This record gives sequence, structure tokens and C-alpha cells, in this order.
Amino acid sequence: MAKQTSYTMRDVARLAGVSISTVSAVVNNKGIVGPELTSVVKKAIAAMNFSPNAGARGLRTGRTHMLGLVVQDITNPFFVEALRGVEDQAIEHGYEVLVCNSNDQSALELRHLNALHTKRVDGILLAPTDSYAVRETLSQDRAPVVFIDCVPLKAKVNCVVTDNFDACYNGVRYLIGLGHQRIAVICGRLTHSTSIDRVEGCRKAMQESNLLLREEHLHHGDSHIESGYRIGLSLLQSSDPPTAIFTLNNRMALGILRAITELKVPCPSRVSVMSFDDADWAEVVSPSLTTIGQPSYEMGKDAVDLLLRSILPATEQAEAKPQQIPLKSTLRVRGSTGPVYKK
Amino acid sequence: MAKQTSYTMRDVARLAGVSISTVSAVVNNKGIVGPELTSVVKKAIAAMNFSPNAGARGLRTGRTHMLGLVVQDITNPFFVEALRGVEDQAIEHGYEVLVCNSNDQSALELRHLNALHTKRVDGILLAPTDSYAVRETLSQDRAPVVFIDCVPLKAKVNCVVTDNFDACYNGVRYLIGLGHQRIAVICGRLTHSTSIDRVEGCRKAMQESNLLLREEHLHHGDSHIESGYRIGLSLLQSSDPPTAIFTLNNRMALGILRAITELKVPCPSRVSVMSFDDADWAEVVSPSLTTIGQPSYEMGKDAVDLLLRSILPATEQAEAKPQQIPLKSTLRVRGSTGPVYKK
DNA sequence: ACTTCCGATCGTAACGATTCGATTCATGTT
DNA sequence: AACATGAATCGAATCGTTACGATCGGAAGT
Repeated sequence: MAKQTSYTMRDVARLAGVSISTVSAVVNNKGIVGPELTSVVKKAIAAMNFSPNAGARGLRTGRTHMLGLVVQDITNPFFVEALRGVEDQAIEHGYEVLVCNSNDQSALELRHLNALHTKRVDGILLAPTDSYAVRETLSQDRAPVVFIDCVPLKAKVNCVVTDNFDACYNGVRYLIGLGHQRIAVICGRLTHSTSIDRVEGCRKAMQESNLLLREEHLHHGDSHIESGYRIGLSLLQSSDPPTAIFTLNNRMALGILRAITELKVPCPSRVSVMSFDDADWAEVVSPSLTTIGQPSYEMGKDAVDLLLRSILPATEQAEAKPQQIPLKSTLRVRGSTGPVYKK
Repeated sequence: MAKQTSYTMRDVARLAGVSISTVSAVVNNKGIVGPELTSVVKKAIAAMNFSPNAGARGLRTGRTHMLGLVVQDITNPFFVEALRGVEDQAIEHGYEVLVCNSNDQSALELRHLNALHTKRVDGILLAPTDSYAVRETLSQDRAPVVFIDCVPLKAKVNCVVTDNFDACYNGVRYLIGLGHQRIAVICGRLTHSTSIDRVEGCRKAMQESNLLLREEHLHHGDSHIESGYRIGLSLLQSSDPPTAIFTLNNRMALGILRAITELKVPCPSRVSVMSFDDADWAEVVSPSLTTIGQPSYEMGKDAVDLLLRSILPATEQAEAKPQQIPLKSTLRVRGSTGPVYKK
């Protein structure tokens, strides 16, 4: 194996017969090097296939041009879309993205955050698995952080989130409008602001119609397919099953659907299903799934914008106070929801 | 904003009253520092919340402990699973992963590869969009590369791939066993070794049964949902439609299914559908989808192992010749395939 | 008592880039 | 002719770490 020894600016300088500083000036397009020297240097660079050592550069300049993205579960297409938004926008501004999947384990999340600090990334995008690792991270003398999807409880931070409360409120009102009264809500872990907001949105809609979101109708999953499946089975087999099921995440919706097909429960005639988060398979499953879609790609993009704003503060006062960028979700009615079944 | 100035080893050394070298020795667990000094230094490190600057370290040691992963399309769950395998295994060995999505554009792929080189990653995992950027990348004095999913045409390289040929051969034989004779194959771009192998596998199975894989039955998509949908529509509406459709990728399968539900073609009674790549929605779509599943998570893991082996050559001769690690796919028969329809 | 040796600690020179003040040289002004 | 101006180029210091040779005691060997 070649021992990975690339050329340095010194080599280029020697070949071109100029000083190292001149090479540096050319590489960084400083525009202060005369045209003929510039071309000589560029020729040397091309000849040697020189590419600057980002580590050394970062050491000197204090900027690494890397962003860290820490997501709770990369398996979730929602985060993949967000990742795409992040990447596209990062590239656009000359940044690379270090992707970390914390796999719903806050210990791993913490480890990732520390690794990112050691790598001296210029900024961090964080979709936290819980809010506890956060205190560490938000300390001064660490890179600025933008939260996505979910904000740490009672803390003022930069974040990009969707209108979870309103979206669920509207979703449940839609179900109630179809005549449903026994609505089961399957939520993720309530350590997430996201889950809390969504549940509260549901609760408000139900209260307005004098329905209670009773404990027995609020089910706690872990955002994964299996838990949706398990809860779905028990729900559908209970003596007094709900007429509508609202999962607060699309992985769990897959589990519910699996339970439904397995038990051959007619949907939506016997039970309606609605899910948070859209997915590309939503139109193709049987029946096609009514969802509340979030603009996840936008979320990633906007988050990078916000982050870069605090990395490169244009005006000194602009970056003073934490900003929250709210995005709108949209209800996409498909085949899995319908009027309530009358006995 | 805090101006992102972390403590350095000098600061720690001063506080602990020792030399910088001693701090370094402690940080790296060299085991040559006396127990009492070690504890003093560790205390100082903790007090200052010191974490070493990876850039400086990399500059000195020549290793960055970063791996680059370049995938053609992060939207494809197959690559997400592979990514998970890569991450888990990388973490395990103390590496971080720089994820790059080339979005099926080879220009972007090249840009990513150059960026990774500038960042001096220790190794690269590459699922190429086409084989042309490869020559650049495989040059000496660049980091070692392991290809995943797809190998550059006629080049001996390190790679981890599945048994594309055999899997398709077996898949088509299965369809033929069900009585199908008019089998449409929808392949991705034939610049991929993967696509080529798969098509050849199909071709062999058909030839053995004296069927020809005629040009008109080989359809070229671009691996995305839309192209599957478009091809599906035209196939199903043709005057002499195939009795079975085999998509060589799961995104296109979604497109086919969309076309089928839209045209209300009974499946599998009128047309059978089979797809390469499993997905978590495959059991839930209507009808559930017969697939050939690849061990994508394993692929990622194995690829990292192979890569690390050429980064840290244990014995000098071990890393001499390129290795190919082959993995097995498995046919998962579900509801979308059945006996051929008799008029 | 004198050397020898060894373990623990320290100083310093890299690593490869950027930055900034110093230098050079040609031009324009008086 | 003497000097100021300014553009183009260069040298040296610096960023934070690791690696390696030097140093310094004290224990052991004779």
C-alpha cells in the first residue's frame, strides 16, 4: 500500500519556484497573486495532484468546515429526508456532514457529541433521543447547536420544528368529524417534546368534543415497528376495540398495518388508521394510509441555514437570541380513514 | 457567542503542574506515567473539560480516524441499512463516518471523493454511481477504498457484494416454475456491475428454459419510484402484457405497485411481481411483496472490516491482493407472486 | 563507592497550513 | 534626483498535538 503521503504546499512551492505563502494565496483565491505566477502555481498544483490538508488548515484557522448531524434513528425515513436536506444545504455552503446515529440510546448519543467536539465540528444539528445529554452539549466553548424535530424541555435554543400540536389537533378533529369517538392514540416516548405536543394536540381536540383521552386509550410505544405491531394486536383483539387508531409516528403505523392485515380486520370499515409522518409507501399499502406529512427535507435545509447563521454571524446582534423556525405539516387523507362503523 | 476556544494540553499541563508530554501520555493511555501523576492530570482534564483537538492530532499522526461513506442514493433503504452496519462497526473501532450522498450524479460523487481526500479520511467506502470517477480515486497516495454493492467494471478492487447473478437466476427459475413465460425485467442503469450481473442471471435462467430475454422485455429504469411507475403503466396497458414483472430494485417496485393499484390489475392472479431488495413495508403492501433480500447491514459491517484491514495491515502481505467478500441473498416468497394466469 | 540501568518525566522538533509584517521593485510625483 | 506609493512576493511565527532523544533520580550489581 502506498503510505498515504500526499504532496504538501512546500512541494508545490518548490516545483513552482515560489514561496509557500504564494501557493497558499493561490489556493485560497486571495486574488493578490500576479496572473503569470498564478498560472505557474496552478500548473504545479495540477501536476502534483495537490489537495490541501484540511486538518492543518483547520488547526490554523479554527474552522473545520464540518457539521455534525446526530439523529436518534436513521432507520426512520423522516430523518433520512432531513439528512438529505442537511447534506444538500451543507454542500452548497462548502461544508461536509458527519452523520451519527444514536440508535435511541442516549449513552451513544453522548459519545457521539463528544466525538464531534473532539473533531471540532463547526456546528451540530441534533435530533435528541432525550433531553438529558443536552446540558453537556450546550455548554459554552463548544460548537453551536440547532435542534431539529424536537426541543429539549424548558430550554431556549435554536431549533426547527413542525407544528406538532396543531397538526394533531386538526388530525383528531378530522377523525371526530368522521364520527369516531373511541380513538386510540399511540405515542412515542414522552421524554420528547415532540410526543408531548402531539398528545396535547389530540387531547385538546377531544376535549372540545367532550371526549376524554383516557389513559386506556393512550398507548406508549417506542417508535419502532414491533411496538406498533404489538400494540395493534392487543388493541384490535380487545373486547371493546377503538374505531380509530392514530399513531404518532410512521414506523409504528407499519406495525399497526401488519396487525390489521394479519387479523384481517377490515380497514377502514371497522377501524380507521391515521399516522404522523408521510412515507413513500403510504400510497401503496393496503389500504393506502392517511398521514400527516412533515416537510422533513425543508427541515434539514432550514436547520443548516440557522446553524450557519450562528457560525458566521453576519451582524453581531443577529445571533443573540435563540430562534425557533416553525414549519407546517399537512394532512393527507387517503384510504385508511373513513366514517365510523355503525353496529 | 462563546468564541469556541477550548482548552489545550498546555492549559492542562499548567494546571496539573506537569509537562505537555506527560499530559499527552495520559490522554493516550501510554501507561508510562506514574499513578499519582496520572490521577492529578486526569483531575485537571476533567476540571477543564479538556478534549484533544483531533485536527492537530491527525496532522501529527497522519491518521484522522474518519471513514468516508459515499452512496449513490441515501433515499434507498438498502443503503440506509448498510450505513447502519458501517456506523456500528466504525464506532466499534473508534472511527467516525463522513456520509456523502451523491444523488446519482457522478459529478457530485467526484466532488465528494475529493472533499474526503482533502479531509484525509483514513479510508473510503464507495457505492459508486458509475465506474468512471473511480480511476481518480484509486490512485496511489489516496486512502484505501472498499466498494460496496457494486464493483467498477474490469478492475481488481476490494469489495463486498452479494451474489447478484445467482440470486436473480434462482428468482427467475422460481417464476418459471410457477408457469410464467412472459417475464418482464426492469433493470437499473447498466453502468453498474450490479445491474449487469442481475440481468445476466435472469437471462441464464430463461435460456435454460428455452425462453429468450428479449429486448422488448428488458426495461431500463433509473432506480427511482417514478420510473418504475411509468414503466409499470406502459407494461400493464400494452396489448400483450407480461404475466410476471421482476424489478431489480425496491424503489422501482413501489412504482410498479402504484401502477397496479391504480389500474386495478389483480395481483398475483393476472400479473406476478417480484423485486430485488427487501424493505420493511414489503409485508404490508397489497399484496405483500415477494422479494430477494440482501443482507445490507452485514454488508456495511463487513466492508468496514475489510477497509480497516487495509488501513491497519496486520501482516505486511495480508493486504497485498484485493479481496472480494461475497454475501448471500435470500428469496422471500410472499403474496405478490403466484401461478400464471390461464386464459 | 562507583558504575550501570531503568522507569518516569521533560524539551523540542516536526506535521502542513494560514497570517501578517517585512521586503522588493517598478511607477508616479515634485 | 529624491522620495512616496502600492502591488506582488516572501519569511517566520503560529495553531495543538505526538514522537523521540535527553535528563534525572534512585535501586541494583559488583
